[in-house]
Amino acid sequence: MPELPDVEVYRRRLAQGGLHRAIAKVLVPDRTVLRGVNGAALARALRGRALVGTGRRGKHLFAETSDQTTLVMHFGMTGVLQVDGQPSMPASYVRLVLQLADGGALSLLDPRRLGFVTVVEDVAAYCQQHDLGPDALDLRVGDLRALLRGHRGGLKAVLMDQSLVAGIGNIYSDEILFQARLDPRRPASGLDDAEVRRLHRQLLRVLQLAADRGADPSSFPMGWLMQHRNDGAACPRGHGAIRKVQLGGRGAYYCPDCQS
DNA sequence: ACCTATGTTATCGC
DNA sequence: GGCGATAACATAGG
Repeated sequence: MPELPDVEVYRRRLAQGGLHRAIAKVLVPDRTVLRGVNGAALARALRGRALVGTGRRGKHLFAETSDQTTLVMHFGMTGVLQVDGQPSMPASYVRLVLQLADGGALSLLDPRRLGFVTVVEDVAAYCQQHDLGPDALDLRVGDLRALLRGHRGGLKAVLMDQSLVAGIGNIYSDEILFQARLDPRRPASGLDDAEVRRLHRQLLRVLQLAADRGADPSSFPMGWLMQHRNDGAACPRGHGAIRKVQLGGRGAYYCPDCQS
């Protein structure tokens, strides 16, 4: 479920329970998880060290090692970071395991294998090379106003463009636009100032609240679109029916009555 | 068999 | 170059 709130949950999980524990062994059952690093280099960077700090930019999770290098993780569409415990998925979905000297483990599980890991020396350079925009939770209203002004594309496409704002994907872009009562196809540059402020407030509120509730949709407030993403479902505001349209190859859900 | 699915990247056409 | 649409990657489930 990895959009910004999910990855933030993983970051907190790692920060709370995964740091300052020596890495005894690095297992890579499936090499396709490696991106721009081979298994030997990954093991060399991690074995005998510990993770000592965490960071996140959009959907990328960073774990700094005790040797100044940084483990980069991306979770694709189905990746999960697990700290200790029994694997929550079949063993065939395990893509990376850091076995810890104390007997625990950090694992990346990912059925669809669209996630990846790598190791970098310079996180800022990595973000620049991969054209990652500012993290969505760091966006100030002026930043949002400026980036909207420069783009005639639809609001949903702009929110999901990781080079403009990092962290928002298909599900949360729908939720943010639903909460802000804005049509996903509205040209970004066409918003008036009140609409920009509304979008900014809801963008932060949705992502922050989702992360604080463990990115678990069943814990989200009633009135959120999240559990009503079905064509024809009743709008949680009671105004009409949710419609599904195709935007950029993805299903976009919105309420034509509430969102304009 | 067909369609859909939380992500990213490349390519085509306007 | 911007922008939308499409396919590809890989896998599971309806």
